Amino acid sequence: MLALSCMHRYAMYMATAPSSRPSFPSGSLDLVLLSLIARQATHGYRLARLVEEVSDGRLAVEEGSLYPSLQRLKKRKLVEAEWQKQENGRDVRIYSITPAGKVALREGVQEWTSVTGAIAKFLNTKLADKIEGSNRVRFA
Amino acid sequence: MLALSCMHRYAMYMATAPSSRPSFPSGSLDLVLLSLIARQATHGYRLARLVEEVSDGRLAVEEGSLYPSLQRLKKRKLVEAEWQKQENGRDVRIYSITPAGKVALREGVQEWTSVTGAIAKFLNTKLADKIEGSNRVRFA
DNA sequence: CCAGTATGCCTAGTGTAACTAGGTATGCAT
DNA sequence: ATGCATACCTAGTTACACTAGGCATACTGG
Repeated sequence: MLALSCMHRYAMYMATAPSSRPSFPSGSLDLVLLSLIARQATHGYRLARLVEEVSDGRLAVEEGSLYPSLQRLKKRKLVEAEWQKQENGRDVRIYSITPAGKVALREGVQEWTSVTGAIAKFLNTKLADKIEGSNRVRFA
Repeated sequence: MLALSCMHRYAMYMATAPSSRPSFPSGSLDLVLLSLIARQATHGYRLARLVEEVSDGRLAVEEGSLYPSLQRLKKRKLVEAEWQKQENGRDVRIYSITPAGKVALREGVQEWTSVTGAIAKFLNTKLADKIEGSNRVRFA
């Protein structure tokens, strides 16, 4: 097992007591993994470790999410997979980014940034007052 | 209909040609709606309009997402719903936030900010070099 | 007056993605 | 040799944003 039991969905955090670490908003995992692979070709298990390290333990990928995600990236030709023998003799599957993957990464990051930026605008209470004030007349 | 046909999933944007506006990352819609309701009690259709206005058209909620989301919030006692007659004579369902909703909103925003912040760390290419450099030895 | 459009609420069904909960196998340390 | 970390995988579950409708009322133009 990779991580502790890991309740997901922000809605759940909103509804019940949170337990352990949150997970990825749907759709972001592929992008995060692709960005890690873009930095350095590596294997699945190591990617899971990197996610935890880089996020300072704030994020965790379950293996049941990890490998399907890598398969999606491979199917979409954004990464290539190749079996390689490690120094210790173990066979691992190394994923490396393709040219198409680099393009997709750039576009995906831009898209993600735009959307989360827009969402942040809603969640920013500073802006809330401003909007409420200026729009009050227009409310039904 | 609320909006144009609206392909979703960032993965789709990564895989195929994007068409029209993206939608909410799974799990964020409840939070956004709750934040809007917290500003001002209002009705569903108006919330959909606000989402488009506040996001400058970058986001759109389909009605098939909107009303189920409001039902979830209501079921979780984060909002209350009440039928009211408008000036024009139409009956609309006004949603207002509950005390529990305010708490959940605060927690949810914090959680969302933390997670998207962590994800941004991965997608930030500036940091990429730093991490790759310092971890190079540790790579298998 | 009547048609069309905007407003307003709703549900059933679909697809996808992150999960749970397993299984399998190897290398290494005790 | 026994356990633990490493390493990969899949089947099934669940949640949610969507498509694609339905239904009803107010307003506006011809």
